[in-house]
Amino acid sequence: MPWRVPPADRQAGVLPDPYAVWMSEVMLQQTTVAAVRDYHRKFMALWPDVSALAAADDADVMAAWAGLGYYARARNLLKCARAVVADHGGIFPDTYDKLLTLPGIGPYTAAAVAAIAFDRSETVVDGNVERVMARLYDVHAPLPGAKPQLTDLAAALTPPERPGDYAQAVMDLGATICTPRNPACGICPWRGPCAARDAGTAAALPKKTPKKKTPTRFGIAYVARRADGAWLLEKRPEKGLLGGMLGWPGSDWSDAPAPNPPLDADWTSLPAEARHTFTHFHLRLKIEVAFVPQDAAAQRGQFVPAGDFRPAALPTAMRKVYDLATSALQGD
DNA sequence: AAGTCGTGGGT
DNA sequence: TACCCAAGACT
Repeated sequence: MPWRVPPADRQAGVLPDPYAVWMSEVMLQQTTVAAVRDYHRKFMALWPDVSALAAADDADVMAAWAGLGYYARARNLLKCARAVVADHGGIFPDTYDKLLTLPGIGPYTAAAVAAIAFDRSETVVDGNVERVMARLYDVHAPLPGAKPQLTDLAAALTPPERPGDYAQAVMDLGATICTPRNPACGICPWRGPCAARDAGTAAALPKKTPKKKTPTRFGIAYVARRADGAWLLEKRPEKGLLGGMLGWPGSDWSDAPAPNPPLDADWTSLPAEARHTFTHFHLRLKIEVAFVPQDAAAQRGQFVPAGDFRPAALPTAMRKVYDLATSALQGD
């Protein structure tokens, strides 16, 4: 990870930029390192420090975050940067308790920033640590109920020396050796004390309460293109699914969506539909397309000139609609 | 305090 | 295909 300071340098007293650490930890929430790497690089280039980010336009930040998911993180990223500038003189607070008060920073991220950026002895508890503790102590109680117990075990094990290295090491252990499937117990530095390895239960831990299957919702998306090439788009409400992101005007998403075109036009249904899976439901979007005259008046949304429109600024579900619509409009 | 909130990769 | 999973936070 390019934002990480190697252990040798850390032992020599070099600590990473708290802003870069905070940025990485927010991006890494429920997100893989592989997916984060390019976004972290892009954000650090666009906004090199917290003051620059605090001064950024909301729309630019949301567009830059497009594709990474969990868009509340981007909204809170901006809120947090502005709070650091307004309430902390542009300097990141260096304690768990103060970090915890900031938007988008919860127990994990507060502990991670305090430990990694400030070498404070705080206990990070992410999915990796939960798994490592469940195995090390052979805990069979299922998550998420077992989280408090696993947190206590992790806290009791946290050493006072090199807190930042330790925090990252436990997570690295979970990410590379104590993996969800096929844990590499044979090369694990903790194979000696590991109770689950001794009991032969490592691969079956941690247990999790079963989740119900994801339902399917349906909807209609309207892609209108004006004579000058402009696209009719709409900024979604700040709260809720894809909050604050750009999208196509559409129907509700439900079992039986009600048609809701943003303007009167000669709509044509596309044969293909956009399919996308969110965390808790599948979505199947029918697509209606129309060419409209230059003086068309939209009841919802606003026309974005072709030169200003970047499909990469759309969340993935909306980009899938765009891809299908353009291939149809251009006849390939 | 259970539900909500994305996406891409692995199996 | 259909699930699982990822350095969680917010309501």
